[in-house]
Amino acid sequence: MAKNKKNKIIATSTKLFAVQGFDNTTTLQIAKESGVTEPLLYYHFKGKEEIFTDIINRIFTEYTNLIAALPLDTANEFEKVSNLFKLHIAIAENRPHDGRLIMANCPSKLKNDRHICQEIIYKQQEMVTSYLKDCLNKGNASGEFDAHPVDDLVIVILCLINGILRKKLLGKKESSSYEFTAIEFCRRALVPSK
Amino acid sequence: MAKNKKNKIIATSTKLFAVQGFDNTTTLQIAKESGVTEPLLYYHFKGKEEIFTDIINRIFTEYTNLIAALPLDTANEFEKVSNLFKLHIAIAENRPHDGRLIMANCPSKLKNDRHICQEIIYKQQEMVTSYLKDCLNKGNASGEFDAHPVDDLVIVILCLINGILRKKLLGKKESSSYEFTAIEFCRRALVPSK
Amino acid sequence: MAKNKKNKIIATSTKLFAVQGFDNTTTLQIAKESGVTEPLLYYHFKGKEEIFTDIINRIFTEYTNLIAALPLDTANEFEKVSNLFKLHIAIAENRPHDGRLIMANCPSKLKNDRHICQEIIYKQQEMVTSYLKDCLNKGNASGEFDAHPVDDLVIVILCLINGILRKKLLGKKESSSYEFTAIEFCRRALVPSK
Amino acid sequence: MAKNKKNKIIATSTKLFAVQGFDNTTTLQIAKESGVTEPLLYYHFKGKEEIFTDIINRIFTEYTNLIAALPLDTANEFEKVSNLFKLHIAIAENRPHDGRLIMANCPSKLKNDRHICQEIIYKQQEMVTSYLKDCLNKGNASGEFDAHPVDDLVIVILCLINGILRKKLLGKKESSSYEFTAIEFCRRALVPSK
DNA sequence: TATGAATGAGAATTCATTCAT
DNA sequence: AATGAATGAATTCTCATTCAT
Repeated sequence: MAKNKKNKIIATSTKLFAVQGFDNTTTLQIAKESGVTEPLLYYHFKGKEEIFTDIINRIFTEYTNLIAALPLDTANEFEKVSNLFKLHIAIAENRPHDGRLIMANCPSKLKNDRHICQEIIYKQQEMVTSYLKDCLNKGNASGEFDAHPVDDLVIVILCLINGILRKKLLGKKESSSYEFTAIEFCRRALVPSK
Repeated sequence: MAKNKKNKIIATSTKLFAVQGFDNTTTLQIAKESGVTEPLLYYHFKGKEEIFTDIINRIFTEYTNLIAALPLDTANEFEKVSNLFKLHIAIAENRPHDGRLIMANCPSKLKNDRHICQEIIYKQQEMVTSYLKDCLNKGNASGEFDAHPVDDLVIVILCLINGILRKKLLGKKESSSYEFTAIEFCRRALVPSK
Repeated sequence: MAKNKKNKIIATSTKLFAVQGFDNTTTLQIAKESGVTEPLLYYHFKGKEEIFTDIINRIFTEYTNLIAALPLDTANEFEKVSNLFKLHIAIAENRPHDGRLIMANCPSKLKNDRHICQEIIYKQQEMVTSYLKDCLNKGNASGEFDAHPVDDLVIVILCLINGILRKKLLGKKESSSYEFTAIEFCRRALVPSK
Repeated sequence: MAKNKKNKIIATSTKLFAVQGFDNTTTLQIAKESGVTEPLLYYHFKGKEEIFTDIINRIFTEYTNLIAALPLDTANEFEKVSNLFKLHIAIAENRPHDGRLIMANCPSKLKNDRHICQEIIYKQQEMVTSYLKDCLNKGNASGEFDAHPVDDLVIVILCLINGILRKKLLGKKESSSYEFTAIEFCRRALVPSK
């Protein structure tokens, strides 16, 4: 019973923060949609901000785990790039609220003071960046890629993934084969044609 | 004198909305930073929302003009694609606040009721999409591109531009040669190597 | 074990009420500093108010006992006055929290309805007043004092004791020989010089 | 009209803080009894605490002025002591709310951080102490008093004034000739009989 | 005895907006 | 064109207290 309600609060808040943003979501709304009273929010969390921080922490932990679980023994390096795209596409489809919160920047209210939120986002970016960099370097070395300059290309590819993710999350639902076109787009840019 | 104050209000609001978001900006803050009193805001505008709508209108009018002014008589079609990238890079550098507001989605408060804000964003997307589609089609026809499927690729390229723009606007200022790497990335994906 | 916890609650509450006041002390604070949970407070007491009333009762019972235990067979009447001073000085030194609660008036919340708190304070004042009045009367009769008008002087002396007690309890700790100067001050005012 | 409402707020708050204490007075109560709405409190003051601080400031300024205005060219030194008593008696009778706030200590909530409230009380005590010390010293020098030790006696007299003031303010209204008995009490303790 | 979970009532404060001038 | 004063409606959060176990 107990865990139930706390989990309900987290689920509701995740949805509301994702859809409406932090500033535009009220504690009363969270409480009502969770089927509890406001003070219970304050029994389980220190305040609205802590609810948010908790959620962000959970999401990024899960996200980090997903990245870490990507297979390293692929047939070729591009498959790793492709997997990174697919991972984000899957997030958009299976956990759109989490996805929106990954996309969104920290609410500006929380931006100061090296807020945990900022730190987490930074670390996660480091992680993905290093994953991709390693992969491009290996591909270059083996002749699979002709990817120069590596550092810039990493940024470009991440920007593309980011753009696709946003499109899926915020745009209207479309037929959506473009995600796979994006992967091909990428392949053609990286892999030299014979 | 009068116009002066109204313009100051608009400039201040643009900055604040861009930096803090709509929800997190108060009318008092706008008034104080504009050097006027709150009731004056209501003399010039119907309310906070109208200030926002006015700004969005102005920004998208300017944006539309910029798109419309792109040269149509380029040496080849890819130059048009390249120009579209450069246009957005220039916005990020010269008018970052406007850029942020172009990027940001409507504050969720304003999302209902077919708010003007939504309409404007929709129209602008149509415009850029059609510009790019036309360009890809022509490139395909002339053999300059090998771009298929066109509709999806248009989306992909716009996602990339979008991603780059966000990076420039929201990320830390970096050495930033990646923007041009993005253009090359795109060229390699579109133009078949001989 | 049980008594232990109840006593801990009482001790903690006494300290907190004395230092912070009734209104500014929360039941959660009492519980935490007592090392128990809030519902236990309600197991042992009917509510916050009853904790307070219990404490006041205990303090005034002890106080009353102290007054009643003052020796009646002194060498002279002034010694009794002096003893009354010393008693209060001792309370301030040995049981400052109790002292503060004796000094403080009932929290205004509890002032209505002929709250027990008011009654107790009233009775205790009667007691001290009558002790002192008796003593002055006897001193006057024997020629030891030249104390007129007795009723007013009783009030004056009690005001002085009260003032001294407050000073000791609320002021910064000072060298504090003034308490004995106060007794001498009183002697000179009461006992005619030959 | 404007000043009117602000003054009403101040007057109401003074009364409520004096009668009920800071903690036990709500902003809603202040607003209602002032005939205004709560937000107006926040238009005129930064918050509940600032209302309190403002009042304390005003009261102590007035109090300080009264002390400073005491005549220095009296027939003898005891008249100065007597005047100090009378001044406080007058405050208790004419401005009981102010008197209560002078008596009361800072609400414990405001006790930290060298709150202005603490500073003010400290300064005012310095002032009265030095007034009285000077007066006792002069009286000793001229042979009018036989007051030793001066520093302690100053404290004792202030404690007596304090005690009398509290009695008048907090006790039930009594016939009250005891205030003048207090002055005589003091004279007999200070002035040696021939 | 003892507690984790829960709540009704209310507290201080903020905000977009309006009114009278 | 401009403002000082004022407010209705919310918002975040706290508190004493109770319930189920």
